[in-house]
Amino acid sequence: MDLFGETRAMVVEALDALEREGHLPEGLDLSAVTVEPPRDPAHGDMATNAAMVLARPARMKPRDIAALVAGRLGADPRIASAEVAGPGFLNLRLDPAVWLAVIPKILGQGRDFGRSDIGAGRRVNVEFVSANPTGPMHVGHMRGAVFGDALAGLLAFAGYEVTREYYINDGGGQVDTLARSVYLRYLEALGEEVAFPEGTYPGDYLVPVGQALAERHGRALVGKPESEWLAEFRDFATDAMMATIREDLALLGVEMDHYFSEKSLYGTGAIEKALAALEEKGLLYTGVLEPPKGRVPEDWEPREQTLFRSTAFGDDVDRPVRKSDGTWTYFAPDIAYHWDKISRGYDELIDVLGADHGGYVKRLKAVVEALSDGKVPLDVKLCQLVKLMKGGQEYKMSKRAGTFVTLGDVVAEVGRDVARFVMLTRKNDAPLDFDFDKVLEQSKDNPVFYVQYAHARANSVLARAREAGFDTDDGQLATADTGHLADPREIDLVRKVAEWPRQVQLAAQAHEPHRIAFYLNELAGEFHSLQHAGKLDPALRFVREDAPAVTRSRLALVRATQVVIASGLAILGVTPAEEMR
RNA sequence: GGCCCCGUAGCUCAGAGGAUAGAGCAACCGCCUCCUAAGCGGUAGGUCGAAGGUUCGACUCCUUCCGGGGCCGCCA
Repeated sequence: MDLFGETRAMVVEALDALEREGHLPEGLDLSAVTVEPPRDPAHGDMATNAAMVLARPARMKPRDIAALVAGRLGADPRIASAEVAGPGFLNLRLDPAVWLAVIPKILGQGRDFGRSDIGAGRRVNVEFVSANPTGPMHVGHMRGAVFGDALAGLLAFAGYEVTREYYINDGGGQVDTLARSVYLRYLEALGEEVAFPEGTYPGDYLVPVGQALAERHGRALVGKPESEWLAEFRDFATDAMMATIREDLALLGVEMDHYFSEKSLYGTGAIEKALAALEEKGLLYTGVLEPPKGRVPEDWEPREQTLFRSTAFGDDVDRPVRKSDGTWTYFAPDIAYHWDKISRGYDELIDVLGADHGGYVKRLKAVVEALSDGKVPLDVKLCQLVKLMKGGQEYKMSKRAGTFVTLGDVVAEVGRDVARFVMLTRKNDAPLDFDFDKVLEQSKDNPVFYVQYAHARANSVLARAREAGFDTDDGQLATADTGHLADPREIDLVRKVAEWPRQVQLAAQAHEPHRIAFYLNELAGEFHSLQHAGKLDPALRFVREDAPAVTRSRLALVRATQVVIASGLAILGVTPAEEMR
């Protein structure tokens, strides 16, 4: 448990005691009691809202309750002071030794410091990327890939058992289109004149695929009907595309635990079984939908289809699962896929999708709620668009025209670590500007650099200390007397590193890995600030050969900071910089 | 027309119902004989889009409206 959790436990203990002794009515609901850092540090280390939350149910004045709790907590040696403030806040100051104890703890636990058990081993499936296997990945996919991977890493660190999963959309019409596009490349490889009609994929990346098929078949398939080549070309091309996608993911350092093929749902009874489960719950029916509101498609006419009663779960209209010609809609395999995930025993599901899938969220949630009887929560995280900028200009992309910036291009240009970190400097539901010039800039304006610099600078300090004859081994530093850390700026940094476990919890609970990136930026700021204080006042320098005991305690703090930065970067999938060049 | 996301300092954005709303950039003023100035400190900058509501308390939750973006199909 982290310090905030421990302190909350102390508050709850005090409240329980007050109940037992009759100062407070019994049976109060304490779930709303929080212990948090106050916004204004002048108010103390931590503040609890206990008195205000309990005032009404206890029918007492908030400040009176606060005073009672203060009286109890004040007696605890871990609490330096407990003051009633404002409308009924209870401001707490911890004994400095309590804060300082976090340093040897970090040095002892290393990167495991901050690991949480809030996940309690619950199994969570994070599905992300799931780019159509019709071409290489572009920057839009990259955001989803990084976000999903970082979220998975975060949840694993918070005690969940995480599966990273990719859903291969290899069952629908778009892979037929892919096959036809590849057929054109096949003809082209044999010297035929070809044109790419509307609706085919003209990208160059299919050229080698066509060539490979030309080598395999020669002219045998020229002029032959689709029935003779479509299935083979489709499989060959999707395999080729998936191979490039896996390479792209590897470039980013993303490793999937499981690839799930949409195609595997067809002809195996999987879709039928999932729909039967819905049928059993009375959630399927045959009916006719209202025409869409607003702009009605030209060719719209009422037709009878099989519909899922998603309106029973808050969706706006019921959704078709089977077309009027009897074939499945895209939604049908999606139902089966989520049914499969539920059947595999996951306690929670997360889908990471592009913002253009916003209209799909309600029906997905509806179907998971229906199939799991409300037992498996599904969180859908939508990643907004990435706007690429270079030289003050925006890169325009068009998949249709085959003009897009691939993930590979971006990683080649800025590197994996920069690409990943930058993708996490915005929350997922806010649009992101990716400016090639800015992300490579070595300045405070660039959070990637700023955080990496702090890590590298810590390295530099430790190296210098070794030159001066200090032992910087973690085990040695853990024995340092942290009581020498007394300057307010040093204590600020101690407090910041001590916040790490709490940040992990908050980020994991919110499914928001960007919070880690922001925290690291703040932590780096505290560190740079303290480092600079040593420039103005030599007495504050980390390494002071005239004061070995002080130096050892400071080195312990420096190393603890470095460990937390490395730990945070590891969650985000970013390699800490050992030195800046 | 309906649904989703967004609206916070000049700009880019943080802000799990808490106290006097924060950071970076830009502006202005300072700080290198000194562990990386690739940095640090300070000043200035705000009716948190608007109006209601919920409550001890609202940037945060609810309703309506305004503005920006996205989505809408028997597509995937």
